Amino acid sequence: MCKTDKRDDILSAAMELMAEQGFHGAPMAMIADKAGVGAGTIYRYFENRDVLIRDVYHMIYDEFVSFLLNRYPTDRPVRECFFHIGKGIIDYLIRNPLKFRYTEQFHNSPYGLEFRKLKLSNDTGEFDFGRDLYYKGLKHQVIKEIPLPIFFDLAFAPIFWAVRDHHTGFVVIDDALAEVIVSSCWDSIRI
Amino acid sequence: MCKTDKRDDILSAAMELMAEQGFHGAPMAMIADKAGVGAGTIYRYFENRDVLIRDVYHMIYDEFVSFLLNRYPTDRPVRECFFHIGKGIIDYLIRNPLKFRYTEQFHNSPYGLEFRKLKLSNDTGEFDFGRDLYYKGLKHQVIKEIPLPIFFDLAFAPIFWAVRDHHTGFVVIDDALAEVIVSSCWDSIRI
Amino acid sequence: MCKTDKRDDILSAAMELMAEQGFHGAPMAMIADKAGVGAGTIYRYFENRDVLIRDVYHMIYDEFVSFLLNRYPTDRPVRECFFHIGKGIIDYLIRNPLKFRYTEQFHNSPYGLEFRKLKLSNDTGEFDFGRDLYYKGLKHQVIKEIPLPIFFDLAFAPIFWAVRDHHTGFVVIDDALAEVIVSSCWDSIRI
Amino acid sequence: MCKTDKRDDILSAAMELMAEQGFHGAPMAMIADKAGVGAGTIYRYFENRDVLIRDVYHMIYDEFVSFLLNRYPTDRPVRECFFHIGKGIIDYLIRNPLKFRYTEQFHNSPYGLEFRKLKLSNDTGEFDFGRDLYYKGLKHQVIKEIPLPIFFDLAFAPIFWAVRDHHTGFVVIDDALAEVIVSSCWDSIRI
DNA sequence: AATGAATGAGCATTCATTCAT
DNA sequence: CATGAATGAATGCTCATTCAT
Repeated sequence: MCKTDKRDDILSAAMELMAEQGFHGAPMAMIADKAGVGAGTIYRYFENRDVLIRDVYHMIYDEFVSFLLNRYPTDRPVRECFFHIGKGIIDYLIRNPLKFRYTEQFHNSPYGLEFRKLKLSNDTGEFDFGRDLYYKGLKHQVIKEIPLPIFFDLAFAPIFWAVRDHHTGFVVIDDALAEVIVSSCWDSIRI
Repeated sequence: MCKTDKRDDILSAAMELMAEQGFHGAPMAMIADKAGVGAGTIYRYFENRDVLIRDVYHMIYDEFVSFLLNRYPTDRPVRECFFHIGKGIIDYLIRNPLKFRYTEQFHNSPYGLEFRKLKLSNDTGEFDFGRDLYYKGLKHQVIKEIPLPIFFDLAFAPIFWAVRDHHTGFVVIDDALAEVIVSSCWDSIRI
Repeated sequence: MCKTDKRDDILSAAMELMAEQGFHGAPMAMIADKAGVGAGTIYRYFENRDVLIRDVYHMIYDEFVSFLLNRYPTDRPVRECFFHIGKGIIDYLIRNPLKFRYTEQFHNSPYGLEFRKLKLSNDTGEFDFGRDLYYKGLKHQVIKEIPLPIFFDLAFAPIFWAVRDHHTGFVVIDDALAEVIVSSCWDSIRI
Repeated sequence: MCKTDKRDDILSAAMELMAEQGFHGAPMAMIADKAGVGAGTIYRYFENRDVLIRDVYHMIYDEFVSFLLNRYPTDRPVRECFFHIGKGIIDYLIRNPLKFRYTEQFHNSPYGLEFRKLKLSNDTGEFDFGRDLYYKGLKHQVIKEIPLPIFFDLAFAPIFWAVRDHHTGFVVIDDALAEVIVSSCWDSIRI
């Protein structure tokens, strides 16, 4: 009934359609239809298509991060923190295939590049588990001395690719395999 | 001036424009212009836009694989083979930013999904360095017992992400760092 | 705070926005905003956009005519009456650029055509300084024997064009120049 | 058959529709229809709608000026030159009602303002009958000492308004009346 | 074979108007 | 009475594809 309802309907419809059909395959009219609103209504909540696309991403991103930080074992050893995050990523993305597809597309588009640059330049001071793991790991001399972005790539790239393989049907990631994957990533960054 | 010349001109023009501007930013007319041919001519060599996009990918893919297999040390230990491939990937993709951008876009699009599914079902029997490393590694008990796709993800995902970071300007990958990256990937798959 | 207040607010807002941005550049929502009322409220006072546009014109027109007839020297010679009107037009339109712009736009649009046709057919019998000057002038044989509309064109067209040039910045009309212009118009109609 | 044909068809269709319905009442699709071409075709000849509108004006303007300068009696007295122009304007605009309506709309729009400013600043050195009359008239001391724009307004504004009245049906301008009108305009500018 | 002008379906966006509150 | 969120028809423009030359 409230404003937020309709906005959320639009965000969800956009996310699902764009995840399934790609950014190109989801015209505004189709999104409006799926959201059960008039085409013009979208523009009450989002200035234009680009803003909508970015806002869908931020919705997913916020939910994702908040899921990962839930019960984050800040005070435990880095290794344990890393396993929490790694397995959390797999867990979340396997249970949310559309959100996974959406973010993959987003990252690999002009929007994604812009987002990364923004993140790099604007250090907002918010808690960032990537940096947290990196700096703690360095301090306690449990991870290799490599640049932060490379740390990130080694630690998480295989996880995302593995989830993609899961959704494509190449493998089935169960708990055991998830453990192996995260553990292997750990092997690549630990000293 | 033979048929093949024109075909190659079109492939190159399409690759460059799409890498620079994205798939959306490269209309057929612009590609034709850059290739120095008429718009209609493209359709003599490629059934439609989708076919062109896929053929550009195959062109890049074939050249890439052939580069990697050049001087591939088949008879040497798996570790050495892996380093040859890993460092080859970094070397090639850093020297060919447009081809890298093109493939990244391709992989992250409906085309990429389709391509992967095709590869899964059609086992063409051609030599495949991924499978070669995997099966040899298993046979000699130097790599972990994990499914082939996961092996692939652990071995190569960080490398592609690192190259992306290089092109984005987040890090500079020199020979030393390349060595570290490939070595870390090896750490994640070796027993 | 009575009904009329709001109606006037809407008329003023519409006049200003349309004068500044053109008819096209002033959507109903913007007018409502500027008038400090809800978008729907406009439709309580004006059946639709066309009616609003016409009513704004009538508001300006009435005020304009009433200004011109203030101290109109009915009993003095035609020449004096003409100078009163001519200089009044210049005076009023130079001090009210927005109203000038609005009427110019109005006259030069389907609305203007319709308005003129209406005026032609509906002779309302109200006092009309144009007719007054014309018939008195004819009676006293001080103006040429020409059709009324042509009299009107000769007498006033240059004045309106000159005011436009003033607002565009092509000339600056001061009192002396105003005198020259009106005097020249008189030259064109007098015997 | 040649390129120009289609371009001209589009110009004519646009001119007629916009003259009859106003700029707003002539969508690109309607223009394309009337011109007997596809909607997209318009954009091969005109970058966008604004350019089309301006180009239609220039087409009319060039033809109009060329008509007026045909048999222009350069070597004869200013008065004779003025009568040639004045009567030419009436003649041309009465025989071309759509072109008249189009130019009236154009002049009274942002396009028209832009055009006037351009003309004022860019003195292209081309022959301009307005300036010719003005400077010759001043030199021979047959016209009043007034600014050029005011000269223009006095000389031509009534003519355009009269033509408008003719097309609206307020008066019928025959040769005799045309003579009277031009003669009266002359009265307003001559010494 | 090669061309490139022509096509028209498709899309993002705007805005006059309505109507539930 | 007043509101302003919602609507959806309308429009300018793009671009993959065709086809006459």
